[in-house]
Amino acid sequence: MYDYLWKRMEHDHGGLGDIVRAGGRIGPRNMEIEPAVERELPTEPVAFPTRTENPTDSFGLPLLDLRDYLLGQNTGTEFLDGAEAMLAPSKMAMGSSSSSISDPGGGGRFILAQKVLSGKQQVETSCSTKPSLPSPVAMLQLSSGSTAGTMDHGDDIQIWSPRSSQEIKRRKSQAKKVVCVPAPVAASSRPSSDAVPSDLWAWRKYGQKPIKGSPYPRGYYRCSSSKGCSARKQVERSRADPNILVVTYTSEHNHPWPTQRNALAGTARSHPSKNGPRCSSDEGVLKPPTAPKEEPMERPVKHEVAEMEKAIEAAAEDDEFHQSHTQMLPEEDQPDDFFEDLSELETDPLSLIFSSKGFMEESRPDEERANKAFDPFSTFDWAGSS
DNA sequence: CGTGTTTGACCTGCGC
DNA sequence: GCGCAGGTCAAACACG
Repeated sequence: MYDYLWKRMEHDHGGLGDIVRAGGRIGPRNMEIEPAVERELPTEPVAFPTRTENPTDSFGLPLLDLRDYLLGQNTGTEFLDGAEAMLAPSKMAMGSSSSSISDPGGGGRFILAQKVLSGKQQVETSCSTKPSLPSPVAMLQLSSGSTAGTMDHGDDIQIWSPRSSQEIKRRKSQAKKVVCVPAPVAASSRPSSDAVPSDLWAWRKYGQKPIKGSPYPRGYYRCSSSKGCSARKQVERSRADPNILVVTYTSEHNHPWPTQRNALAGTARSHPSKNGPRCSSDEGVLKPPTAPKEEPMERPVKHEVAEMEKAIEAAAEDDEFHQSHTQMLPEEDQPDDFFEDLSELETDPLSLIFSSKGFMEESRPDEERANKAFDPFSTFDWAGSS
């Protein structure tokens, strides 16, 4: 398994930062999509290649296939390349009225909807899952090309190609990947704090703007793993569900997996609110102005990985999970230099894969416990417990 | 010292 | 041309 993961990471390392983890509840079962979805309905559905038809088109998202590999079931990840994904018209009303997306009929499928506002290509995604769905990820990409994809979702989602070459051109200039993840649950030690889910890259916040029509500001981040990297992401809370963060990735990382030690420097802030008198505003990145200040996101470090492993092991009541994860992280195969390897990697991508446990536990009645124990965000303690 | 966040100012694209 | 909104810059400051 490790070899498999590693090969995938080596193969796709340029895009590993695009792995988006999510833990705990993604959203309500039936998500109310905001009204005023204004766009022209496509005329012709485009045949959507299955994963097997286009197995390499994962855009650096090894977890997509990995999850299938682990769970042996259809992935809950929507990954689209060069086209829009939306629920089929029969399942999602388009137009000015609000649409309610419901369980498409079982099978543990992941439900995703997006709306594309006309003109500026603003994309808003919403997502929800069935409670039994183990998938931690919802992803949508808008990028170049007319049709492509690695989605396999039968009738629930169809893809339409851009209507004109102009549209294609416009989209090429603005490749984006829109990901929605559940808002991290703040660590119990800081009940008032909030956190932005981190991925495997180091991000530096360079701006924040209030968004018209949304009570939540949008945070702007750029990759700080490597100088000159043009990768950026925007993080904002979904208007439809404040518990969901909408992360929009733009540009690609032009460097491999971050390995520099200094990538962690300055990240372990325990009390960012102590930032001098300039911090007069309590407006956090993803909170409305009245909300408490947000804690900075933080990348997992050694001891956090260890804590996560403990949490996973302690709560591995699910035999399936236990088998799969003990297979992936056998105790006897973790010598002391295991974390030395981790330090070289800065962040072990595997640890993030394990974090999906939170979703695998999601269907359990003791949801809160599952969230606390396995929620990657709380487990990692993104807000910085160190 | 090198990293991070915060935040006001500035830039840019778009609609009117 | 003007105004608006979104995106970016950069100075100030905090943290380890």
